Amino acid sequence: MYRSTNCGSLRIENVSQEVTLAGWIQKVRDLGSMAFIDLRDRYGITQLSINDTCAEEVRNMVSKLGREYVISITGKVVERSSKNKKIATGEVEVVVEKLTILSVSEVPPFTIEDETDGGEELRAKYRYLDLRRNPIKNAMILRHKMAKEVRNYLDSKGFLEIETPILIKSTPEGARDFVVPSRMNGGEFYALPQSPQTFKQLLMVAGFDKYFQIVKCFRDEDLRADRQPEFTQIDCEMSFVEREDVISTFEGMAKAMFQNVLGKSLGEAEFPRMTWADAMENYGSDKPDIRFDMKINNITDLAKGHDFGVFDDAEYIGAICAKGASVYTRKQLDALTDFVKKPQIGSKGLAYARVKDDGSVKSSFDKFFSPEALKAISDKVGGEATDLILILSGDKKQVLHALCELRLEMGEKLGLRKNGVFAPMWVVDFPLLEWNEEQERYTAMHHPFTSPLQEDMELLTTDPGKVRADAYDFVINGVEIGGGSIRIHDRELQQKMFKALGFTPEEAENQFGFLLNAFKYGAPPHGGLAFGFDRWCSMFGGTESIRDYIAFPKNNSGRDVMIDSPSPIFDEQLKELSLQIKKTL
RNA sequence: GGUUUGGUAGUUCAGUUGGUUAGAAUACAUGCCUGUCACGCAUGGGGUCGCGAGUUCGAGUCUCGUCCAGACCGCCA
Repeated sequence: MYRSTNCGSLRIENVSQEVTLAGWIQKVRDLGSMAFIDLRDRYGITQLSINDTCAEEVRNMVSKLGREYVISITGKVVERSSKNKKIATGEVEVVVEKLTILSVSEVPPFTIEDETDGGEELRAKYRYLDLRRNPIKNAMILRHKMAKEVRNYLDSKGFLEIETPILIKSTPEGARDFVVPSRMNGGEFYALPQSPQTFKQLLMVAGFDKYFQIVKCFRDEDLRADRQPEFTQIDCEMSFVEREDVISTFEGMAKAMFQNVLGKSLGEAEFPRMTWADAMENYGSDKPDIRFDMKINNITDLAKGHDFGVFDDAEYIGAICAKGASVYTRKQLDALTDFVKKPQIGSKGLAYARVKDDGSVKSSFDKFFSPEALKAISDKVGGEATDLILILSGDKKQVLHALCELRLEMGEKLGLRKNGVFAPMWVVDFPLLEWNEEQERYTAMHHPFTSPLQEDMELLTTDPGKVRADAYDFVINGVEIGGGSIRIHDRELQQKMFKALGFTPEEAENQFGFLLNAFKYGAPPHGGLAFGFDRWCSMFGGTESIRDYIAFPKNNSGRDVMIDSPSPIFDEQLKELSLQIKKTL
C-alpha cells in the first residue's frame, strides 16, 4: 500500500493513528539530530518529523533526500509542540517509522513554490512541474468545477451534450482555418472547426431542441494573453426560442456559476442591457467595463467655434471626467499624453481641464475659451470640484477608441477596476454587417447565419450596412465572455444573406449547400450562443491570461515549447499526403 | 506584417561616461545545529554576458544583422 490517506487530510482528531502517506518532498529542514520534511500532494502538505525516536535507518536517509523526490512513509500522527496555523494540517505531524524512496528527482529548474523563481518560458517548457504549483493546480480545479457546474445546470434544463466532428470543411468566412491534409483523398484537406456552428444548427433541424457541448475550437490567427489557437467553448443552441428565451436561460446559468463556483449571489435583478450603438457612443467599446461610470461625453458642439484649431478641425470631440483626479501633476498628465500618443492608440495629443475647489475650470486651452464656455463643458460631462476632465479630438472612430483606452487606464489608476467585483451585462443589437475596405464587400459581424432584427429586414436589400442583428454578447468587466444570436432558419432569407455578403448562388451552394438543403426539410426557429470557457475561467480566477487555465497551453508564436510542436514531418509522410514542401531561400 | 520591451550563474536580476579578476539574492553541495515551517550559521562550486559581424588599444556596455521570448496593433465571422 502506497498510502492510507492524502497529505491534506490529517487533523488533531487523527492523533495517535498509524498512517501511510505518499507524495513529493517540498522541502527538507535538517536540524542535525532531528529533521522535518514537508510532504506534498494535490491535497496539501503534511509535515513529517524525524527525531531520535526514529530508527537509525530512517535517520540516515534524511541526507539522501532532495526536492521533488517521491516517497512513501508510514508513521504515527502526533500533535505538534509548535503549530503552524498557515496550513490545514498544521496542528499535527507524522513521526516517520518507515520511509521508502519511490522515485528520485533531479533538482528542478525552478522552485515549486506559490511564488516561483522561474520565468514564463522555463515554466512552459516544464509545464508538468509548473502544474505542481498551487496557483496553477488551483486553476485546474476551478476549471473542473466550472465545467461541472455548466453540465449540472444545462442538464437540469433538459440540454443534451452532443459531440460534433473535428475534421470538417474549410470555408473562407471568418478566421483562418487550421487545415489537415487527407491521405485517402490526395490534394484535399479537412479543416478544424472554428466553432460547431453549422453542426449545432443541423442538430436543431434534427429535433434536438436543447443542445450544448464543451468543445475545442480552432482558429489560425495570432495569439494574445486571452487568445489561444485551440480554445474551449461552451457551445449552446435552442429551438423554438426568441432572444429573451436564450438570454434568460443563460443569465440563469451565469448566476448559478457565480453562486456555486464563487459563492457570490447576484440577486434576482436582471443583468443590465445596452445596445451596441449606446455602448460605442458612451464607452467607445462593444464590451464596456461597467464596474465604474466615467462615460464618454460628446462635447463636439460645445468645443467648436472658439478659434482653437485642434478642436475646430476635428470631426468629433469627446471627454471623460475622472472624479477627484484634479490633483494630477504635470508629470502625470504628460504620462497620460504619452499613453494616448502610443501608436496603438494613435491620438495626437491630450487636452485637459481641472475643476477647482470653487467650481471654476482651469484648462490647457484657456486662452481660446471664456470661463463660461469652460464651465459649459464641465457641466456637460458632470464635472465637480476636484475632477479632471480629459478631452480628445479628431476622427470619431479613433477618438472613441482612444477614449475607451484612456477611460480604462484612468479606471485602473484610480482603483475603480476592483478585483472580485463583477459587472456582467448584455450588449445587444449589433450591426449585422460590416464593410470590409480590403475586400470591398460586406462581411458578417457575427457570422453569416445571424438573423437580422425583424424591423430591419427590409433594409437588407436596400441599405445592408444599417441592418441590426438579433445578436447579443455577454460581457463581464469589459471582457467578452460569450456571444450568440437568433439564427436564420428560412432558406430564402439565408440565400439573401449570402447574397448581401457577396456570394454568388453557386458559391453559397458549394460552401453551405448542406445547410440550405437542411432548411428545405422543416427547420425550427432557433438561436443560441457560445461562451469562451477559458476566458470565463480566467475571469473567475482573477487573472487576464487564459494560459494558466489550460493544462498545456501554447506560447505567443503558437508553439508548444514542452513537446516542441509544430515540427517537420518525414518525407514519407509528405508523400502519403501528396504534399511537397516548397523550399524558400 | 507592424510597434515595443527584454535575453548576463540552475533561477530571478544588477552591472554607471566602453576600462583591471562580471556581482547580488536564491537554488545547489559540504559541515555544524533538538521544534523548524521563507529555519539559522559557516564554507564552496557554478558564466559561450542569446548568436554573428563591425567600430575600438580595449565591448556585457556602442552600431548593424539575426534568433528567441513577452506585451500590444493589424488579424481574431
